[in-house]
Amino acid sequence: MILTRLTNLRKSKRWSLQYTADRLGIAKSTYAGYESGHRRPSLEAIAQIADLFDTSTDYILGRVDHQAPQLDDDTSVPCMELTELSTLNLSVDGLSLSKEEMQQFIAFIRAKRQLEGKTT
Amino acid sequence: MILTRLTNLRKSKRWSLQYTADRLGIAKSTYAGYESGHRRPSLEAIAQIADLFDTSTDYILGRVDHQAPQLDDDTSVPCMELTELSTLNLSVDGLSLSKEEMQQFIAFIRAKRQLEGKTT
DNA sequence: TAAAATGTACGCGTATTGCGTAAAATGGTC
DNA sequence: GACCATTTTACGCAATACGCGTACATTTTA
Repeated sequence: MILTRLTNLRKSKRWSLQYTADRLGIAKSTYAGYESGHRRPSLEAIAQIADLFDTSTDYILGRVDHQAPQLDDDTSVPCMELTELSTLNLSVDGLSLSKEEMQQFIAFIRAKRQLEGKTT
Repeated sequence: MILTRLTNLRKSKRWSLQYTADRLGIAKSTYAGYESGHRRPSLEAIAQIADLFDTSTDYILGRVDHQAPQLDDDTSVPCMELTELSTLNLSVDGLSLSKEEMQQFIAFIRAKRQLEGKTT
């Protein structure tokens, strides 16, 4: 478990040990023990902590390096609406697509569908 | 912790309790205790188990539903190579793109880039 | 059927947790 | 600088439960 991450998660929300412990339903000294490394949370505790801080147990444990939790969809089969995506990084032949290319593509698809609708 | 997932992960590899425990460096009865629910692994243990089974601690704990681990990139900003994706579900105006449309788009981008390369 | 292996359950010694309590440190106000 | 409230850190103890060995049940292989 990476102690600094635990502390940073809490401090990024400007929460005190007391408040955090209250939210978790444990004693202040208990949660303080987690951050200091004197105590280690149980599996349930670390899951609750991950929930509270909107991150993953893997991040707290140091198994991944980004704070965002897994989203439980769109991982195996990505599913997204291109027109609603503000930032994304799609690439063709290793070269990422620019916003202009994305808009051109969207226009391309719309035009193509309109043609098909008329001819069919 | 979801016990069935632990058992399924092991059985999907056709490993025995003994072999799995050996790989983890713990006693057979200890690992068996995890699967039966009589014992709960430590944080280090569950991280090692996640490594061994190529999954995430969040999956074992039941915090996410897919087995694949996080990849440490492509989470906040989706990043994928269109030509390498066999199955994906991109949509425009709510209508998902067919494979033909994807291929047309890839061809479209390639042609456009070739033109730009010549004119520029 | 016998033998080997796999899976399940129990008891015990010990490590470690979680809590209360209290001391140290930080931060804001005059 | 002095004062006080809040926050953070550290200690000691009772109780939990972890990990292991061991033994028993079950399944598989020859």
